[in-house]
Amino acid sequence: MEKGDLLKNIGKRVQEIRISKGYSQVDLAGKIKGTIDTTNISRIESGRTNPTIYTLQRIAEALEITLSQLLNYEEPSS
Amino acid sequence: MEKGDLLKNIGKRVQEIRISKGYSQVDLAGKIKGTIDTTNISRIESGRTNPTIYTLQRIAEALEITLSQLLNYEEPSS
DNA sequence: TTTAAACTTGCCATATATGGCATTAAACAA
DNA sequence: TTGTTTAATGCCATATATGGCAAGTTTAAA
Repeated sequence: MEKGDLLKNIGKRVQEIRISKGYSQVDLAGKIKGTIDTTNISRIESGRTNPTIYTLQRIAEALEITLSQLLNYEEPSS
Repeated sequence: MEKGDLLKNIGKRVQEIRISKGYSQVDLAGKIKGTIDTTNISRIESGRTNPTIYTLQRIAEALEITLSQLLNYEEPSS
């Protein structure tokens, strides 16, 4: 898969799950361990940055799913 | 999960799968789309770096598994 | 032992992820 | 309308991921 498509897919998935849980980007940032800027969440959701695995892991944790589930956008989720 | 543990777990998983397929680090680097240095593969396998998702996706592709499968180290793989 | 392959690690340069702030815009409510 | 919330984006500074090379180490085979 192309890099751009990968990043867009992941971004969409983060946004979908965040919204399904009723969180704003500010809410999500507040739930994340350590510090994360809403600017960065916005960049990730729009596929404009290539996040590190640790950043994605903290996002997954805040969304109460596993990293594997967060990245499981290509196949049925179970 | 702590950052250090996360990176070590992912590194071990990459190494396990790479070895199970009979690849050396040089072999793996050669199978990866674009360029990746064996130095970087070594750093990832030992948990000394915090790789970007695109780097991990290219590694997963070269290992013929999905990203989700690569990061699915906490649960049974299928 | 010697030799070679495989891997690690230290260093440097470059690219970029991230934090942080300000601005802009859109959506929505009062 | 005005004010608030939400999100996107441009900019800057810092931290670090990555590529690349060299040197060192480990492993294994001859």
